[in-house]
Amino acid sequence: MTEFNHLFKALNIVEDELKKEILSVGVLEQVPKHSFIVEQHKYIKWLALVISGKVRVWQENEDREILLYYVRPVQTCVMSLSATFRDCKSVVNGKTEEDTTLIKIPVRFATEWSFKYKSWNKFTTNAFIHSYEDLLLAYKNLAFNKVDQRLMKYLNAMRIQNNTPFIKRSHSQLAKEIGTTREVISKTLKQLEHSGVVKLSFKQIELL
Amino acid sequence: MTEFNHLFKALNIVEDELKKEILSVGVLEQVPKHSFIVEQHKYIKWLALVISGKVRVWQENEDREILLYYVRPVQTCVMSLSATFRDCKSVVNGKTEEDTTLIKIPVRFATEWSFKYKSWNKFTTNAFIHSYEDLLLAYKNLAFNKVDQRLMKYLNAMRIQNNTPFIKRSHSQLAKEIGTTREVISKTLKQLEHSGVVKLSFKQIELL
DNA sequence: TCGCAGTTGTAACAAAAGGTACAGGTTAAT
DNA sequence: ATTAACCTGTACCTTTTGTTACAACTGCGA
Repeated sequence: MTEFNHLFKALNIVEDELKKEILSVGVLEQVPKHSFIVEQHKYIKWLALVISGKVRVWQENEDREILLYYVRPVQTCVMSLSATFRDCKSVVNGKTEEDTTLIKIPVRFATEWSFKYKSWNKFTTNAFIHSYEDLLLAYKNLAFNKVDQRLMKYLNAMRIQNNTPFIKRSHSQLAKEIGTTREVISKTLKQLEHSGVVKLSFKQIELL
Repeated sequence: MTEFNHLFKALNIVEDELKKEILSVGVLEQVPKHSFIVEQHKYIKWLALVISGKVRVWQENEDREILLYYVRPVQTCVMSLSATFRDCKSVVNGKTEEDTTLIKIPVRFATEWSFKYKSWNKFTTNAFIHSYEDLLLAYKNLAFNKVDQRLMKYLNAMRIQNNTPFIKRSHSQLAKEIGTTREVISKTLKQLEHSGVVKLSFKQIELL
C-alpha cells in the first residue's frame, strides 16, 4: 500500500499505533474527474484525504459561484475535518477536477485520534489554522479589491501553482472562481490584453 | 477568583489539573474600552479569553475597514488561538468596545494543553470550527449580497444580539462593519426608511 | 451659551459591475 | 461534414457603488 505510506510520510505520522489504525479503518478510493466529494446540505460521513489529483471546493448561490479553495495532495478539506468533530451537513461543494485518489476515514475515528496521537493532533490543528488564514485572505481580497485585481491575483497564483504562464480556463470558469459573471471577465481580460499584461486565445490566457 | 470559576464553568473545564494550571499561569486583566488587544503585523503573545465586555475584530485596508466578528463572553479570538500553535503575527485588529475583563494565557501553554486535557482540546477545536463556519457565512454574504441586504442582515443580527430594535450606531460606524463608505450607508438607510423598514434618528436606527 | 467635532442628508457625477442580446468562433461527437 | 454545445467579443443599457462637495444638524464641553 504505497498510498498509505505516502500519507504517513506527508502528514508526519510517526506513531505505529496510529498507522495501524489508519490502515485498518481507512478506505482507499479512486475517484474519476468531475465527481462530487461533498455537497451542500448533505451529511459528511468521511474525512477524505487527497493523495493525488485535485478537488475544487466552492460555494454557490442561485446562478453565481465562488471558489473557496482547492484540496491538493496531501491535504484534507477543512469542512470535512470539522465534520469529524460534530456530525454536520456540508455548507460547501467539493468536486474532483482530475482523477483523484483518496483515503477516506470514517469521521468518528478522527476525533479520538486528535487526542490520542500527537501527530494527528498536529495535522488537524495545522489544517484548521492554514485554512482559516487562507479564508481570511480571500475575504479581505473580496472586500477591498476590484474584479480586475482579483482576476490578476488568481492568474498569478495559477502561474505559480502550475509553473507555466499559460492558464487554460474558459472565461466562464474564471467567473466562477472570482465570483462574478462571464461578461465581466471577458471585458476585464480584454482590458488587460490592451494594457499588454496578457495575451488571449481560445480557452487560454498567457501571462506576459 | 470568581472570574476563573466562571471561565471553568463556561468552557466545561473539568480536569482539576488543568484548572490548577490555568490558575497558576493565567493573568486576570481589566481593559478599558477602546484599547487594542491585538494589532495587525504585531506578534501575539497571549491567548486572551473574554470574561466580560466585548472585543471587536476587523481587517483594514487603507481607508476601508470590514468587521470580522465580535468576541463576547466567554470566548476567545480564533486568531490569538491560532497564534498559540505557531508563533505568529496578527493579520487582524482587535479592540475593546466596552470595559472588558480578560484572562490571558501565555501562548506556549495552550498547545500542550490541547493534547493533555480533553476539555481544552474540545474548547479549542470548537472555537476553530465555529469561527471557520462564521467566516464562511460572512464570505458568502459578501460575495452574493448587495449592500442593502448586508446592512439589513447586520441590523437584524444586532437586534437579536442586544434584544432591542434600537441600533445605536452612526452611519460611519456601520460603513466600517459592512465594508463600504458612509455615504452609501446614508443613502441605503434613507431608502430603507422610505420603504418603511426602519426609522432613523440621530445615532439611532429603529427596526420596524 | 458658544464653538467644535462628529453626524446626517443630498445633489451631481464617475466608475464598477451586472444584464441582454446577438454575432461569430472552436471543438468534439456522430 | 454537419450539428450541437460551448466559447469569445462587444454594443448598449441598468444598477450598484464610490466620490466630491457642501449645507445643516446634534450634543458635549469649555
